[in-house]
Amino acid sequence: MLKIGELSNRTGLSAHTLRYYEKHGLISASVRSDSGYRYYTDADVRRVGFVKTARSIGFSLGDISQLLSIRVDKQSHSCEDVTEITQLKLDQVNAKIVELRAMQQTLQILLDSCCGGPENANHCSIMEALEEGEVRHSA
Amino acid sequence: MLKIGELSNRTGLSAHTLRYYEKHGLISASVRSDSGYRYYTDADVRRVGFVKTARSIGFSLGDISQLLSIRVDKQSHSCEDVTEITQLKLDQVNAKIVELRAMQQTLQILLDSCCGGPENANHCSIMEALEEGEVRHSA
DNA sequence: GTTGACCTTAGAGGTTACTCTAAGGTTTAT
DNA sequence: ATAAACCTTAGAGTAACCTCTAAGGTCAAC
Repeated sequence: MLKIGELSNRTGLSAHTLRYYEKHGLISASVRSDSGYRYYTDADVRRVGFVKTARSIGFSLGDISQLLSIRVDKQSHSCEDVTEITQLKLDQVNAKIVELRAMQQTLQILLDSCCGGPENANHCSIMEALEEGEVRHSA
Repeated sequence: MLKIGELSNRTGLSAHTLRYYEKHGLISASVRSDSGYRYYTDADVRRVGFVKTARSIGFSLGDISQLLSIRVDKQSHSCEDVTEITQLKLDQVNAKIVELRAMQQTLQILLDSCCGGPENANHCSIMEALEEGEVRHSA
């Protein structure tokens, strides 16, 4: 059994973060000493690993809550439940990428239009574009 | 001269947001009535337009603060100053896209690996992948 | 038996960009 | 003169995810 600091070293998550996750119902220590110290079992460590992996993929803490409730009772859940969460996240990621690509294109157009030199900005084409609202969002 | 509600109608920004921008030094009404009402001049309206355009491209309020200080004194700033801000933003956007594409790929791999059917999740390959930490981040 | 590392809690702070509320004053039209 | 619509402020709340602090208790080693 590991104390929070040991678990922190092993997982790379700070003790603060581990307590934060506990407060938000993601993970908790199965055992508490009389003095209140958290002691984590192997199962706890695996659960933290699960959270960490899911987090690294980009799942939010809310998503992970859902995944964890599936995890503790796989019998009662289907693959469909799992893919639904995953698909939703993928859709969000795709939507964000589309949005960012629009920004990327606009910024690139602006950069291409400007000399970028030491001339004063009186006739800077970027400033003019912002002024005129003449900005293309080719998403 | 426009009252805040009129400016709000004209720009689509809420009166709340306009006051918020004022509090953060982006825009303000050139005139205040004795009773404290904000009155916006044409120049104010143009400034709001500038902010709105910059915002729509994806510049943060902090970025826009910088752009605005260039705007009020173009003589003292160069095109280089403007492109620097723009390039930095583009770099951030690109970095974010790389990150999101890694998520996208991982999520797609997970989805491809799972049947997504009504079977119970005992042997769900997504759950197993999260469990094992076997997640590839091919950014 | 004390130093020092480690642990506890509640709660505040930070980021970004709003969004809303409460409590009250002002303007405009009828 | 009074109702409706509009304005004011400070400050709290939201979302997401931590990060840190203060004030104090505990544990292991020497």
